[in-house]
Amino acid sequence: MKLRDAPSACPSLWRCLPCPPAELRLDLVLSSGQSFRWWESSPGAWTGVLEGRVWTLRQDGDRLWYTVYGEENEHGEEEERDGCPAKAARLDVVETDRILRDYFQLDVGLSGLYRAWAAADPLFRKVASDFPGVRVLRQDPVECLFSFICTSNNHISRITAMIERLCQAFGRRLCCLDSRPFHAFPALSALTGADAEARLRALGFGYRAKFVSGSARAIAEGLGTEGLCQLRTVPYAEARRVLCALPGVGAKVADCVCLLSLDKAEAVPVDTHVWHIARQRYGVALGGKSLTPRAYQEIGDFFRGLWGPRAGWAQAVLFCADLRKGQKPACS
DNA sequence: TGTGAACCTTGAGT
DNA sequence: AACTCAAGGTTCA
Repeated sequence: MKLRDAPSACPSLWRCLPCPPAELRLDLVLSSGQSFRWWESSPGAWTGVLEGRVWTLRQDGDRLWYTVYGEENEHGEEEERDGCPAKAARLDVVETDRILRDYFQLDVGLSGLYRAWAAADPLFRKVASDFPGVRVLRQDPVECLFSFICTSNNHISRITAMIERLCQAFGRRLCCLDSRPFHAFPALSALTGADAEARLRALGFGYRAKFVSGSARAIAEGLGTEGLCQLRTVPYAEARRVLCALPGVGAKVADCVCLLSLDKAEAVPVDTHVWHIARQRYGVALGGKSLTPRAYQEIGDFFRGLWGPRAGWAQAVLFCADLRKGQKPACS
């Protein structure tokens, strides 16, 4: 199959949702380390896997366009006519609209939140004007958990490559676009095998191989995939406690999973960047020189006090800005 | 409670 | 061409 860049070539294969840039900036959100599975397949077009399907997304003014690729036959063939697939899988547009609205949490009004954070925090106001439309994704808990276990003491470029290899090795193959294969994120059961750790080590996961297979086992033998998803309905503190009991999951990874997949908008992941920002720019006074559990808690509490119940969302804006400091976004 | 070291690998910086 | 060092941390003394 061929990648699709833009609606103009085959308009019938695309749909759009109303969505102004102040509510969502696709480029900022999909490349700021919340999810590691999106790729800018051509300028302005983002291709990735969501809910077991391959999508290409594109923003054009106040519209968010999307197209979904069907699964290929066993030969990977697809008939074409005038450059368009002859029989593209009929989209269930109600379902795909819903998936996208849910993933981007489009029912949450972001511009109002920006106004409130800016009113409470001059530093936020200064940064946010250059980084509008940064919102928190609502990701699948399994994908989010295992992705962020891989982030510890690691670089984003390597994390992305590791997760790609994880999906290739353990995930279901979905389709091939311009001869590039796409795979679903593996199910929990795919990571519980006796040889999982060794395979992950061979894929360059290092010491995280044990954490990934260990957490997969622990969940499979404990709360299960359903139980993990049920953490969406329990209080933040409880979800955090459950997650921290898993191997390779400390306070920071637990907060990432809480914020990015379990609906805990108040969770503020404190990584080295946020710790630095808290001390240097907000002057948060802390006793020790290292990020102790107590300091971690205090920084989170400080930002929750400053930004309110969606502090994690505001943190995502600052984190995105910090990640891109030096390069101003082209405001198209 | 708090501190320090080890942990896999990679890529950017001397 | 080596070599050091940090990278969205966690675990164990």
